Amino acid sequence: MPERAAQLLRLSAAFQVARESDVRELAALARPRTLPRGALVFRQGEPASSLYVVETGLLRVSRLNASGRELTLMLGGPRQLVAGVSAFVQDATYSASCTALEDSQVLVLDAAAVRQLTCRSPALAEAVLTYFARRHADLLTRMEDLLFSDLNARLAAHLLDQTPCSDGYALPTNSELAALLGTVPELVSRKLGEFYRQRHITLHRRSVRILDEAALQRLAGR
Amino acid sequence: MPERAAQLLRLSAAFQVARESDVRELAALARPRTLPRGALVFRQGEPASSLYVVETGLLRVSRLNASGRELTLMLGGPRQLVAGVSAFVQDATYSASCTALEDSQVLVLDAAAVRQLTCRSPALAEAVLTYFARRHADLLTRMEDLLFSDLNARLAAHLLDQTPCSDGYALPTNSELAALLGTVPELVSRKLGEFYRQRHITLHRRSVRILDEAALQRLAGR
DNA sequence: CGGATACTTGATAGAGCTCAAGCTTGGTGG
DNA sequence: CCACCAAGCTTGAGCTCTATCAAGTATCCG
Repeated sequence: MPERAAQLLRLSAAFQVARESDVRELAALARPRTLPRGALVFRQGEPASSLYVVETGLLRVSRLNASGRELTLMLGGPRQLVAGVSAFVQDATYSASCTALEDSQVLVLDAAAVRQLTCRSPALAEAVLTYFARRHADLLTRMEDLLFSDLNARLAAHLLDQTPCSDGYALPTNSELAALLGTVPELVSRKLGEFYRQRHITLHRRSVRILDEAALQRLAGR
Repeated sequence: MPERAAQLLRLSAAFQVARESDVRELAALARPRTLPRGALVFRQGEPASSLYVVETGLLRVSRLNASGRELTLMLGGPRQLVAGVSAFVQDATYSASCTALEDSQVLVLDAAAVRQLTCRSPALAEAVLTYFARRHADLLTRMEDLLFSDLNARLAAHLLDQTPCSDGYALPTNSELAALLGTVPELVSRKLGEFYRQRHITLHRRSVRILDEAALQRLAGR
């Protein structure tokens, strides 16, 4: 079982280029945990004592704003590190909340121990620094997208990203989509309806198929 | 002169808790540079080969979006690290552009050398990781602010932040304010006018004084 | 079948953007 | 000292996009 943990860490987004000995030490810290769908993993404001590496399933990290709207910051699927950034500030609190969107298997690692280990190993430090820097750049892109492109563009981009080839893609609930796109469920419903009426997509029981990829690309501003 | 560089680095936001020997090594890498007001320091998309520590003056890091609007991501005053994040991704390009808002003195450090040094020294790595994590949290807060609070709130918050006591504060141009607040110059003008008419502030030749701090606090949602 | 949950849709309001015109201001050169 | 210019500021009008509220409808599950 520690071997399985090591294997996962070796492939994880944050630690992938670390030395083998570092991977083993990290694996020794890892505790597996099973999360049922809907489980609250941590809550914004709690002391950030652990970080998580997703093995299977899907976690959602989101921030709730004062007026009750939710913004999804990241979705963490297999191999993704969750709460990695918060865990690297001493005495930090989580800056967002996290719930399991599906039944998930995760590795839980103690934040302080990982921090120590990371600072001690040049290779590991480099991997984590690179990971942080990349996440930062991603966040900037996301921010710009949310601020400067309209909902048509964001939804179109999302659909294009989620639909690898022209297979159907099962939509999450409108609330979840809204949190991802930075809007409200009603608007998601309307926009999906418009796309359908304009023959850009087909919709059947929450499963989308793209009909006119070019049109979506245009809407997405690509 | 290297002593002055070391002194600055010792106090800088990113490296402040590093070991003295690390500081000396960083200082050895540092090259002073003078930037006239308005100078372009680097441009979004260029290979990120250097990072900057501000000694005196003020740098602005901003992103230009497709439709020509500008968003100021950070203002770097004395002791601030600029382009720190981009510099930590190998072969990265700058994710934003940087210009000097005032005549400035900066230290220029080679990104690759700093990266190497940082990964080698546990104390330095820890300092930088912590700095990155903090910046990440700040960025999240900023993002939420831009997404979820209205312009009144953002402008009120900005005025409160910029005016330490009830001294006057010299406004930058409306374009610069707009880039800071994520809007357009016309709206900055309108809102400032409204605040003035409602006796929240006085305005005299681009110098603001807060009259009704409580009202601004309320608008800012504090 | 009943109830909960989620989705859809209309009406309405409001914030923010754009365009365009006119106005200040500060600096420059005659 | 004044006229003039450029840059930046102000302001009105119109418009688009998004949010909100509310009512009605589908869907799922026990």
